[in-house]
Amino acid sequence: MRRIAADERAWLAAYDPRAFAPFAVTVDMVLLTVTDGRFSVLLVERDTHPFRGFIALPGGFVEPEEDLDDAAVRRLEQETGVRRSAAYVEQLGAFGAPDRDPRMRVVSVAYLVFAPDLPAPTPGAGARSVAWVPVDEVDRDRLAFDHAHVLAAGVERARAKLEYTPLAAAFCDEELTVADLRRVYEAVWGVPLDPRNFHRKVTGTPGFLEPVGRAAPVGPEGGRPAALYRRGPARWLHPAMLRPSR
Amino acid sequence: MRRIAADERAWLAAYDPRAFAPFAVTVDMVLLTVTDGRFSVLLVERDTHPFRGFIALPGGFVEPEEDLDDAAVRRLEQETGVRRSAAYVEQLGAFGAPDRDPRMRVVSVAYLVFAPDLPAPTPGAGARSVAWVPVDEVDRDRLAFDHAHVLAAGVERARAKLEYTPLAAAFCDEELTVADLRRVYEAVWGVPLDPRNFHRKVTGTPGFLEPVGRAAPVGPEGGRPAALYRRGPARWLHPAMLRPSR
DNA sequence: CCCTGTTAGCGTCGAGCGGACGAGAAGGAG
DNA sequence: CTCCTTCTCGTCCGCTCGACGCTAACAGGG
Repeated sequence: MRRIAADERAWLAAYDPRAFAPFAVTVDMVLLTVTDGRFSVLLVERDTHPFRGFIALPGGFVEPEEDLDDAAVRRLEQETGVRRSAAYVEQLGAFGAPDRDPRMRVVSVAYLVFAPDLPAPTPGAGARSVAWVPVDEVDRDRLAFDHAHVLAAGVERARAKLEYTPLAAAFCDEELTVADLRRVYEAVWGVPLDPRNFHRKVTGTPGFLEPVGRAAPVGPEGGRPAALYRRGPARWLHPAMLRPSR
Repeated sequence: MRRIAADERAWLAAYDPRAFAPFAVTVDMVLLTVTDGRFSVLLVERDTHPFRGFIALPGGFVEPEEDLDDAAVRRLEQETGVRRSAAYVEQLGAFGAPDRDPRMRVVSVAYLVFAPDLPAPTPGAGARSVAWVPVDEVDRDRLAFDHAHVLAAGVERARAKLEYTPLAAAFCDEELTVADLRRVYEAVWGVPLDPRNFHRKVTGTPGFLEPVGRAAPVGPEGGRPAALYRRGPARWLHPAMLRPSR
């Protein structure tokens, strides 16, 4: 930390914090997963005002001495039981239209979370119910605040991230097969992919997947057992995965 | 706007806004340009506490009834004279570590701006001087607040944006040549590019550039006059420009 | 045991893109 | 005109990707 000179210390002691306009700051989570082959988002039904009866992204107020990222991870663990180590978390952006909350001026910092397939958690305080909802079935008119806008930004960012990062694996368990990964891409992008070309591409991209050396149990439909992999060290894909048909 | 039911209206009337922790909200601008072949950022030298004598990104407080984007554009026009229509503006993200400002709890929403080559503006209120500084010559230890962190995020985002969007043209004048655009890529990425392959790539990507039909005046070093183009309608590049050597 | 149905994984072919680079076009200076 | 510059087009080659054939490795049924 920098050293603060005596004249600045005196200036700070005399500073009146009432000079600034007070804002409330919240975090909202766009928590995404792939469950049952559907690209889905976690939504809660609000049981308190404002927007009682509407559906919303999970979130809440930031504590006075809490870092933004810490507030997001705390909400994530409290409301959904997802541990930080089991998911990928990044900031999506700040949303602060003056009329976004009828109570007062609020700036919401939205976070994007990729989680593996999990059971829907139990509702927390202020929520009537919690559920995974496929993103293309969300009723935008029933979303509280500006959450339709936040959700759209999160979904778009997620689709783009799969192209140039290995984050699709964040939607899978620690040990995964190439087919698991392919089903993530198909669900998020909404397009079918050729299993043979996908296999060649993924196994040929350095740092994407690392073989475990064992095979996955055979699925309910039979077929040859698939090799198991875990996430590799790469943070960016070179070359990128390409969305078809454009 | 949604209709607010009577019970919610009553609840709102009884709501005490002192229940939330007050934050100050600021905007900070990572204003980038390419001047004299150098990838540079606009920095001010602070003349007021806190961090008096340090260098900082231009920015300031958000007004109580002001949208975040509007606050950023207002600061841009006030402090630098850059008009919104002449530049590209996007939100970079929120930065809100509890100790980032010694006065009080502040969340800063950073904005990334790409501007064409402009003369350095005159210093505004609270600034001793304003200057374009090449990004690889910035003295990180002299940067105020967490601006070293914000600047690094902006520079990294800008380098990535040039790959998959046509935003390099936002660093050029309205009418530009292929060589102008190439010099932007070379300055931002810090690598030399083959002029012939670059020309083929850029003119072959639909929607990137549209020919004006005229030629630019010959530069100081002579050579064949270059055709003039203006920005095309594309928002994404397909296929993307690729950074070499990786 | 063999046959069938399933998924996993490898190989092959051709179109297209990108890096390396040659060569002409179009200007200015001497 | 010669020589320099930069701009622009064209060629060659290797690599990648889409399309798709084929084999490998399981389960289950007769």
